[in-house]
Amino acid sequence: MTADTKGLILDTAEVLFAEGGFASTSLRTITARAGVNLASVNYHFGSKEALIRSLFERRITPMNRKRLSLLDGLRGQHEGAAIPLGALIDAFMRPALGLARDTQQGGAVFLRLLGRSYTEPSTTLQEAIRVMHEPVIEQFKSAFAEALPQLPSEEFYWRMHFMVGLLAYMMSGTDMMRLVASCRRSDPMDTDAMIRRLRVFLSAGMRAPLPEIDSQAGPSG
Amino acid sequence: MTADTKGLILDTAEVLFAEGGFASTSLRTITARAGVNLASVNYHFGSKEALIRSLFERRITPMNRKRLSLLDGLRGQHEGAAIPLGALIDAFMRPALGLARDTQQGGAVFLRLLGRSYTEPSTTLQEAIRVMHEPVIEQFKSAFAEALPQLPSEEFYWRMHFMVGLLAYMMSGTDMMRLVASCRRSDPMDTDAMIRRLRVFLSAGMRAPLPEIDSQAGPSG
DNA sequence: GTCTATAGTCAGATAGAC
DNA sequence: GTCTATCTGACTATAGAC
Repeated sequence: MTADTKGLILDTAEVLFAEGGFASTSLRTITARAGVNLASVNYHFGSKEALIRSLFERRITPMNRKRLSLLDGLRGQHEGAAIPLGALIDAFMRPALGLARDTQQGGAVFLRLLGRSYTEPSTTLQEAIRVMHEPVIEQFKSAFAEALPQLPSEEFYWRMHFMVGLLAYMMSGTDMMRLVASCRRSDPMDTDAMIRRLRVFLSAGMRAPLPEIDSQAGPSG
Repeated sequence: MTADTKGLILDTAEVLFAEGGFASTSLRTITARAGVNLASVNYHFGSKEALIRSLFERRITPMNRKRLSLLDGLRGQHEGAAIPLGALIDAFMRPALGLARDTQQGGAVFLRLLGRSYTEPSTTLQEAIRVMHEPVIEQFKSAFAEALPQLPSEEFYWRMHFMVGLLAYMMSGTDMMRLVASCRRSDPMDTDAMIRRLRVFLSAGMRAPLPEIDSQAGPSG
């Protein structure tokens, strides 16, 4: 899958798009770096935009398959009963953030691309990606709702939004760590530790007491 | 500040960049929409990149001034003692997310731009913005550290990162709400409610019990 | 399937008149 | 400060030989 032209283009494009963004990375740069002919992109994919869509599909499909299989596993473990919140968060995040480990096959690079796609201006791409995620989101949404039965639905949706948002941000992997810390990340990428920290953080947030409507200080000062 | 050419360019560029991103929005489009001459961008700003930097400086400077003045106010209120976490989060988020309300003067548009800047590929721009934020981050970092004295420093940095990340995502204002919910946002933009919800969520996350090192399920399952 | 060559478009930047 | 006109270069996409 890496030897043929099509795969070479995909792999190279993934790296270059992650570094420079979609608009500023030209097909010329991609094909030159891949060592293939300029025209081959249009032959194999039809257009630049179609190439980008293929890129996302190639990674998102197996990732979401893994998510659903983890969820099924959890459902089996807890037959009928609600799945614990932490386990759900784990099943949702791990197939995505686990790509960070996959330095070999380009998954780590793709992770940044995926994270960035959430804030990308292109409407058509966003819509395409939304469709790829839709069934997974539906499944997890109801599992999360069962895990948090006491949460009013409006509150629930906001918190789901917060969770997905933070995940997206962590995926984009900006080195904003530097902004907040003088420390550079100690381990090159200790994914397990990060997932554990995220799960703890998010579990607490999702379960936070309801905000009081009238108070400015709330229950959290 | 809106009548002169320079201001007109800034206002127009802000809107167009927020809609289409930096790379895909041309100076031609901007100047045409603004009703000014193409050459005036280079006359007033020197280059496209310099225009973008000016854009960010114009908004970030007063925003960060507000943050610091809120922090000073809190310090005065709690002379010597640690400032409560919720109040700190509020002082940090409000000047940023409050821009969402400023539909009149373009602040709402800028908010999306600022959120997106955290995941933007351009290294030079990211570095410039990082420098603009640096003093504010330093001040808040130590205030947060005082509010969370029991947190080990590595844990502390990660959670600060999570907080900033979620804020950045919410600023970018992607309509991912749709992804997670069938509901469109009920209020056009109830900033106060959102800030309250974010504060509750983040307060709980920042104060979550420490993750256990050996356990997969952690204290949060 | 792969290549060369090129069409057709648009970009950022600048020179120089007013 | 503002304008027109233009330079120079880059881009996506395609036609057509091999």
